[in-house]
Amino acid sequence: MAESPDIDILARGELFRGVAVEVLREVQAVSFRRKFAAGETVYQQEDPVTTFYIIVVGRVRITQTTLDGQQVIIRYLGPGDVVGYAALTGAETHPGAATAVDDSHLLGMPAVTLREIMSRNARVAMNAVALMGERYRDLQIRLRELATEKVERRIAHTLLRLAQQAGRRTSRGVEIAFPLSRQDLAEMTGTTLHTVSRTLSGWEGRGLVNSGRRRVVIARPEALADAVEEV
Amino acid sequence: MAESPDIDILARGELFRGVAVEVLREVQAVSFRRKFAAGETVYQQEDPVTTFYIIVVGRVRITQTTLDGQQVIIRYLGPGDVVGYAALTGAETHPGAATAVDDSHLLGMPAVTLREIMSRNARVAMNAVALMGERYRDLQIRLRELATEKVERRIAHTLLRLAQQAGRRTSRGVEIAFPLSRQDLAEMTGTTLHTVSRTLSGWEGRGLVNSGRRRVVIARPEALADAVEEV
DNA sequence: CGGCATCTTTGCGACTTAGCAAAAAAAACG
DNA sequence: CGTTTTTTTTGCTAAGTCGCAAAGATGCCG
Repeated sequence: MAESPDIDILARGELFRGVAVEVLREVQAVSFRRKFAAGETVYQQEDPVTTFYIIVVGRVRITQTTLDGQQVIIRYLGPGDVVGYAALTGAETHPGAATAVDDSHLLGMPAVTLREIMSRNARVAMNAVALMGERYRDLQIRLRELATEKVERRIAHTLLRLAQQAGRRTSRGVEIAFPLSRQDLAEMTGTTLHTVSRTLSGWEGRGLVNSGRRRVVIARPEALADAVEEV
Repeated sequence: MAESPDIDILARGELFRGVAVEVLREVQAVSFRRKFAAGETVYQQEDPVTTFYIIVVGRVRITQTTLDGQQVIIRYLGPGDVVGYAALTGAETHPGAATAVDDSHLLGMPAVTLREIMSRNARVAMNAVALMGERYRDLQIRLRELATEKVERRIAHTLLRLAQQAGRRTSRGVEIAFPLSRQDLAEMTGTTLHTVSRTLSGWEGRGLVNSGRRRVVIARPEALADAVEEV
């Protein structure tokens, strides 16, 4: 199974799951590793799509910025995740920006090569469709939350979701495993950092969370879920 | 080119664009037509995915409902559009519900057959990826709007978008070509029918729109765009 | 053609949340 | 180790929307 670390990573990611080893070797042959320091940009919004990445280690944030500078965080990506889905769909430019939020290693390859491999290997293309479907579904849910829920509830759901996808169990509870400021949470939930701060302070007082500078620990996830459930 | 009306429709849709005629014939052989009256349900949220549809004529609304009954309109689909993308991705159940908003004709086929055709024809799979990418991008934009813009602006942008995708030029301006109530607009923009009503009334007074019962005509689209642009 | 169901409008009060401002806390830097 | 920068907290005020209620249109159906 383990031919090389990179092939292993590819085989475990959602895009190359179940794909023949020869294809993986081909992919590996055209791919390269690249490091990004925390805060470094992988690509900017509207950049032409040249390269496609898979995260080996680290964490990447996808954002979208409006003309007047307001930012929205579309999602966070972690190990095994695809960065730059536009390379899959054949779009000309990146609809959002990608930034490393931790020191990260990405596996990159030319977008055209990937497309070419997809067109020759239906399984890869099918995986790509499934991948896009999952992301679409996630966005649908977030859209619904944003449209129907009040701020407190949105923040709670966002935290619980982050805990699920990037949570680290500690003695104090589940810690979100990457730096996450009040501003970041605000940009994920469509509110302001002030409101996020007030909300977290409230929960802190009730012993539900345990947060600090760019760090959030959910002390009792179930209790937090309950707290926002009861009308 | 025009072998049969159905093949023509398939060839023009985004999913089967550029696909060999033999494949289209194959698709057509397993597909069937089905009528839906205005208001009729195509599938419910959480229904198992059995059938995949393409709209021939008419209009379909995709919604998502929360446990407590609140609804969000994810999007409207028109002729040529794919209904039930879950059949493409291989999901077990439909993440949203689909309802005809006008009397509609859909072309249906078994989901498994479609998947099988996709796995044999990379071009179809590639088209599916592109299609999902476009929808994902649309949702990103709506998410950003919902997170950063005030209600009036969201309503305006939503109307302008609907006008683009389902607008009919008339002497009075661009008319949204399907029944659209205040409640519907509210469910698309994350607000209440009251606020939508007030907003439209305001625009009505300024001669920007011309709306009635389940009907909206944008008298001067550019003026409406400008009106919400100026801070 | 009248009655009924549905959709829309509008007023008013309440409440959530934004926005501004300033201080406090925490980390980074030289 | 003191200074600077970044992030967080909190108070206060104002504004935007919601939510409720009731009346007014509109179109459908028998």
